[in-house]
Amino acid sequence: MEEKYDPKIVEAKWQSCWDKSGLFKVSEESDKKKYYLLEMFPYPSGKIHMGHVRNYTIGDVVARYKRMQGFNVLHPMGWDAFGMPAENAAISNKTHPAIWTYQNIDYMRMQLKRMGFSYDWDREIATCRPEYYRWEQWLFLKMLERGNAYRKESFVNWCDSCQTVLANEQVEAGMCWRCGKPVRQKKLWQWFFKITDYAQDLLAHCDMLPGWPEKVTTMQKNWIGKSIGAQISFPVENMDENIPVFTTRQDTVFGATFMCLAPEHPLVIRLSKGTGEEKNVLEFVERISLQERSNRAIENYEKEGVFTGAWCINPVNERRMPIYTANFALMEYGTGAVMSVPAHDQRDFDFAKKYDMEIVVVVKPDDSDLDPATMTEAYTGDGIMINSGQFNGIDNRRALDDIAAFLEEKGIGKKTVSFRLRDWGISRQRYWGAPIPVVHCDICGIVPVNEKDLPILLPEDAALLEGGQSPLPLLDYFTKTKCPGCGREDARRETDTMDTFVESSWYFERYCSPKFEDGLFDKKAVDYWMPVDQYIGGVEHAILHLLYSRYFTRVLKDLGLVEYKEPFTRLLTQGMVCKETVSCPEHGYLFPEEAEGEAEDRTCKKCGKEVLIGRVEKMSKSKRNVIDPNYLLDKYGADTTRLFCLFAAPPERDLEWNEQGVEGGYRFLTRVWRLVRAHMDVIRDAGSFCGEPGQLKGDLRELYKKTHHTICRVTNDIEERFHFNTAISAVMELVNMMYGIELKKDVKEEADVVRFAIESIVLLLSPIVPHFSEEIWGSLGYESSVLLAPWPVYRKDALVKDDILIVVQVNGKLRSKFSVSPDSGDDTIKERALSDDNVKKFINNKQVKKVIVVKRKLVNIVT
RNA sequence: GCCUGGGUGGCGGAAUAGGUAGACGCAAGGGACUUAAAAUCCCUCGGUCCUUAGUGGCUGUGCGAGUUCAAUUCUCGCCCUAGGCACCA
Repeated sequence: MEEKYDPKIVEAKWQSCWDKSGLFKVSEESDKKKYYLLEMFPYPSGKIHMGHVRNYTIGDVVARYKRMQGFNVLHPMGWDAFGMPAENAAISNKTHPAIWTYQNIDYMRMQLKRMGFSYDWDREIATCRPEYYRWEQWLFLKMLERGNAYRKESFVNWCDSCQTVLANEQVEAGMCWRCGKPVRQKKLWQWFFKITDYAQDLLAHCDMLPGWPEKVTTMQKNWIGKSIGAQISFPVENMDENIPVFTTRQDTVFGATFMCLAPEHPLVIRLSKGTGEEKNVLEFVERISLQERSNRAIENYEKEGVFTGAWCINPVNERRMPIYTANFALMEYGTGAVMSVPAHDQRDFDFAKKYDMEIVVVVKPDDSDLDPATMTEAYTGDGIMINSGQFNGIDNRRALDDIAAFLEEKGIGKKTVSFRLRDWGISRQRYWGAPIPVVHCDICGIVPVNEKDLPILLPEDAALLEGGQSPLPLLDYFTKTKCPGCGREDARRETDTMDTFVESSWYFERYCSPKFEDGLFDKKAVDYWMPVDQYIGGVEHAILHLLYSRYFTRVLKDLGLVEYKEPFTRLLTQGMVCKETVSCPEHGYLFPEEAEGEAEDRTCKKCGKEVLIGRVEKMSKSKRNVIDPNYLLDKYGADTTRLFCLFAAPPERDLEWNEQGVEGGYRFLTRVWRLVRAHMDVIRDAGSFCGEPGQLKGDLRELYKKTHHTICRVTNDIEERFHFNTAISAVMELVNMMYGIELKKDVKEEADVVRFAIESIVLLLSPIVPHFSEEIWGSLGYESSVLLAPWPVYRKDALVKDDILIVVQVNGKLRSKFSVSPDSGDDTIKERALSDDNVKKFINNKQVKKVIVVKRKLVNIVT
């Protein structure tokens, strides 16, 4: 142990030592209980950012802690390596996506190693490798076979000028990000996974995930969006056609006065044919389809529609209802048709007023009447039904089921459940993704590739095209193939690739047997490790990634490949890493190091102008409010970086980055370092004390008890709630106490007690600052890693206080305190409280009405 | 608009089966050491009041009510803020 703590030397030494000894490798062959700890794997974008540092630090602490607790811990890491940024980088720097990706992976792996994370690197996976995606393609074939995957026509964002499909994030306020021209909706045949088949099950199990934050399950529930209602058929006048609608308010069906169809509804054009409205309707549909997405971004989207010229009949009262097509009706939800009840729905009310349509009240409040002529807004509350035939006088809520039954009986409708969740569109008209393993044949249609022909390799030598469109359709050697069905030579391979969320929906299973060559995974390994005991990641994945993974797990279970339904037993969503933004009136956003000065008085290094300090926001490249982890590693080292990430805030909360806080963390480590060195001569050959506290006296006894108390606090803080900030505080308190104690060197147990305290500090800190702890552990004479040492255990008898502090209140206000021995009876404590001078002053000879004694804590005297 | 979190010193944050509000750290101020500085160590640190400077009084956890001997903690109503969803029929 050197005189001065030098993180550079210490960290390099232990990282190479861990690497050589293979300390972090694990296998299923173990007598210990398994624990699978997983952090969300990163996209290899170039270098790691503070969000990764925080996420992986939290995970590493838990992994190391669980190992010391005696678990066989699986803690893997890999790369979510397919995706668009690789293509963009390829276009702008003329490097191939594969080269760019693998270079990034190498660099980021090196960075993660510098952080000292305890990954079993033998299990590393990169989803862009054929060994990985071939099994994804295999699974796709199974899903196709089972009807989990299907093809349908659907809309994509399309830029006419770039001639390319755009992802949602490439559409900025309705315009193409590259050329700024308007984006329109284009219909393409695309692949989907039928996640809606599992909507009910996914929803129901949201309430069976006690280890998940309620916030996340709530978000998932809302996303799935179950509505219970009814489907009702409205016959079209003079036509052999029925329009089904979905409604949650079948109690208001007698008040439906018009109908609205989505502009994309297949009946719209047909209905308007020959009515004189046809031209109007065509124009409207065309205009809305162009506007669609761009206007969605704009608030207060104006509701509008046009009359189709056709009418339908309300099946419960034979009312003639005009059929409109309206921009607010969504083809993707329900049936794409809405029965409009203007009296009881605000949107329908506004629409009826705008187009002068009839309003019929069918639910009235208990204590007043409604007059359509004077209503200024829809009445959406509950009440008594009127104008509703045989249902008049019934409470509307209670009528819901009766009306559904009535509709069913009459053959015009039935009770139905509708979900907001839509099927998962997995087609991407992109290059850098896993090819979808099917072939198009003029004779056979869509034909799945033979299993033995997998993987369908993504050609890695394709040249990227300037506009961003996929080069795959242009590569004859890729697209031209023999039909697996009929053998014709002129079949064409599918050129869509899969959404990258597909890769991340099963990678956690692949980690269990990452090199397995005969299937997705080795079932034995998966049976042993899965499900993931603790998953950790950003809350931004609360819906899609987690929901898709839950869906995939259900598919795998139905395929008989796994035994569980839910992949992640416990979930921790860590908060964002934030920092204030700094902007210069001339140069815009600045990196923190581009401004000089302190706090509010900072100036731009380039032009000397005073800069504007903005609000604290999530670190992002675009706002430039980022701290480069490399800078921290160079200046303070990995341990200090880890310590600060954990100390500044509890994990689920946002963390505001502040360099002075980092200094404080570094100071603490040097403080511990010096403490150990100061005592080294005394404790080098001592044994760790483990006797009863009764054997000790005075300061030494206090220190011994405080050490046990600290072990207790740290263990609970980590085990029960992952509150590392308070765990670190507890150790700091112990360190502070040791600085305050003067050793006399005349008590024989002294060296042993001090050694026990120091060993405990090192063990408790070791998951947090592993290199630092290894170094001290070694200097205490241990030859094996601190990670292999058992987690310290506290003695219950050392937690018992020698005396307890009683606080005395008079009428609820604190007036005095005193210490008593823990075995004092309530009466003695009461006596003592009543005889206290300050207490007497406040009782002031008044009648004492009541004295409340809370055991071992407090006395409250009420006058 | 709807659904979730969250509002505590100058700052990050502690403390909730209701029982000493402000642990721990940062910043700030003072002191010790030093020729000096850095580093280190010690002390003070919510506001306010006092002819008694204390183990002192009053006040204080977004605002306003309520329950209770006692409320940061429970209930009701507001305000602010972050995130999610948003024409979902």
